[in-house]
Amino acid sequence: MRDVSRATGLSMFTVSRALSGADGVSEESRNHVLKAARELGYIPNRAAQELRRASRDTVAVITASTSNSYYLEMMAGIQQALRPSSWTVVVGDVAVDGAYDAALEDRMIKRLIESRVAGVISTLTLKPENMALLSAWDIPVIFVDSAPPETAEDFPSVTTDNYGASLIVGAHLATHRFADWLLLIYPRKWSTRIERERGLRDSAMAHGARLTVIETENDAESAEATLAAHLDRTGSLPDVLIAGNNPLVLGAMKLARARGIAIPDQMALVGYDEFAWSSLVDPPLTLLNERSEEIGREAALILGEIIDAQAEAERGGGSKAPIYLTRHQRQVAADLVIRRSCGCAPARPEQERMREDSMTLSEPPS
Amino acid sequence: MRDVSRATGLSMFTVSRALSGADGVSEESRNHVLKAARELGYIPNRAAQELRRASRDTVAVITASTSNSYYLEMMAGIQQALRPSSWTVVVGDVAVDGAYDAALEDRMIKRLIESRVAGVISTLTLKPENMALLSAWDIPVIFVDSAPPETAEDFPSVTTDNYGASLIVGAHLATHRFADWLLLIYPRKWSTRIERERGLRDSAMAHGARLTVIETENDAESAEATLAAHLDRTGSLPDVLIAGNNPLVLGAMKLARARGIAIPDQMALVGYDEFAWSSLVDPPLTLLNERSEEIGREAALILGEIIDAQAEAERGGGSKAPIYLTRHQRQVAADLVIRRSCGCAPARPEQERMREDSMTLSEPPS
DNA sequence: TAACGATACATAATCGTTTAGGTATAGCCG
DNA sequence: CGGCTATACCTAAACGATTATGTATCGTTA
Repeated sequence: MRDVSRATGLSMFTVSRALSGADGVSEESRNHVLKAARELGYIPNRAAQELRRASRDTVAVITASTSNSYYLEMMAGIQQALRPSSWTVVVGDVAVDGAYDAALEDRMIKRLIESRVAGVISTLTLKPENMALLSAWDIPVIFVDSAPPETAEDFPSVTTDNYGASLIVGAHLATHRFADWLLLIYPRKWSTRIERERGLRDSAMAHGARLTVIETENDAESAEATLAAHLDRTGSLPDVLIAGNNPLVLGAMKLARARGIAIPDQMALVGYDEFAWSSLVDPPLTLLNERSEEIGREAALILGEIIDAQAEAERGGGSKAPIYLTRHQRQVAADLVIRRSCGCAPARPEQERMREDSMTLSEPPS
Repeated sequence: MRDVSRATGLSMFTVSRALSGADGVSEESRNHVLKAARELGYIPNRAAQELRRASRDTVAVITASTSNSYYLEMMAGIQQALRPSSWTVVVGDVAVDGAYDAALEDRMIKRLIESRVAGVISTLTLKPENMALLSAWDIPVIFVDSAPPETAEDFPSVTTDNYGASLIVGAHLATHRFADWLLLIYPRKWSTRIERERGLRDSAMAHGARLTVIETENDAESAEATLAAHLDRTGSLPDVLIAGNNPLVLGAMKLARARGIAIPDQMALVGYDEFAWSSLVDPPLTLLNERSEEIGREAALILGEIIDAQAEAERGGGSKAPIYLTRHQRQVAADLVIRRSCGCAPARPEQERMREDSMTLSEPPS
């Protein structure tokens, strides 16, 4: 910037004002400055800007499952909501080789505080000590598709109503008169596990079915291996396998293919998380569809609101701590997309029709 | 930091040294400082650090196709190579709603220069003016799975040998005695297009087949629509459809499903880019597999090398411009994974076997 | 025409670190 | 004991922007 200042013969003050578009600068000088800046190829140094201004204009997304396709949709929703307001989004992946890594979470949180991010969107329940750190630095956090940790239950979150969703899944299984359900599910670290499992459990109870739950690491290879071991142990197939998310469905399908298990004839399959290829797989998959993009968008909007309120309060001399309201906790509707893998025959040959027939679980709270 | 300094009664100098692990500080003071820092919850301000040090420790990945699954693998490769050396990786997506956006590319490049990133890994050919900008700021760039722009042909790159790969695809098509080939491909903006098309063209010529090329935007919806329009126009099916990448295969499959076109009986299908579900789709897909993870890893290593050499040269008082060597341009082998969609029957029932049978196109240069 | 306010610009402090250059102390050697 | 070196530490100047405060000029108005 000094170069621009020298080139124009104007002070740094004037240059800064001219470039940032603030007033207190004549049109003439501004044009002069802009021209010189362009010719010199001047681009401001962000580190210096950030250091001086208190203004933080970066929000971070923490995730451990970039391989899970719902993540891409969610990011799209977040970007969509944030792009217009010139926020910068950074993604922090706390998985190494596909598996969540606690040490990496710690590193990532430190890193984000170092960067003095304006806010955090987390796709997984963070460790209590990291929540404490973020709170100490007055950095607002919102959870998407995951619950706040127990030590911070009033934190904002946007989730699917996973309990209700599982009830719907269960109700559909009941129409098929399946008696023996097997739930293949990821660890509690991903908090949707709790509600998904509880809903199925209650549902199985209500419909007089038997539910078995087996836990696997959150990736396709582990899922395949875990399921294989389980089937070997029991020596029989359940009526229906419910796979807790996308990678787990993949693992289950691979095993079925490898062992020649016919789906849905020998064992039905229901999964969670819609994805691009789901209708082209053999057989087309019946899935509970989380509206990931909507969840991402909602979360980004709420976070923006909280950050703005925080900035407002601080300007007014108040506390810097973010303020969380009950309306910052939302649940988003989910649809059951019925295809072939549950044993249903398609009503009509085309795929598109079927989505219209899908059931809407609940309306988002107004 | 001032707080830590006050708390310990030591100067900022000593605190800084103690925290960064540099020497010139006694063990006693260091422990004292570390303890105080921990108690006060001190976390350094990155903006200030970056401002003061010249050291840039962030590399950026520019992409326009996060929905393309090869991207995830590539990122995994990059992370793998960079994680140990404490680099920070940021991802810049220059697509809005799935489609490349030129204005966004400009914004992104500005943004990266503002942040004074140490280097750039780009998955697409950048605009010449943006290349000029990056060069002016002495920021090294490496292209992955895409060519440097014509104005900067000596820039480093790691790509698949797409020409040779297409020859292999063509040779396989010839074994099926297909005479009428249709290539569905994305715009030239993604530079792999050129070589993939050229290879198929030469191959068709050599085998006496007829190649038709139709261009579509780089997403599944456009692909489906473009292909539909083409088929309506010609009123007949080609012997084989070659879809230029993953989203295009998806679009093609959807259209085939919607119109009841039997694959491979009525029309064979060959795609590019392996992905998790490819063997479970109906029919299992014959694909040219780019080794995306390897490409990402190679690129990250080369970029690291260039940045280190650059830092070295600068310390030695030399020029700050990055130095590109011929060995910084590499090509990585690709495999043709043969499944059912091309018309082949599987040699054995299992899937895993088949990958072992896949053909290796070429060895990476030593 | 003196007083006042608005405008356009300048000076210099500031953000939170790192680091060049300096000083005080102690140990060692001849 | 004087001189030399090494160690541990300090002071203060950067880094590159923003911005609080100050000042000169000019037009307006009582």
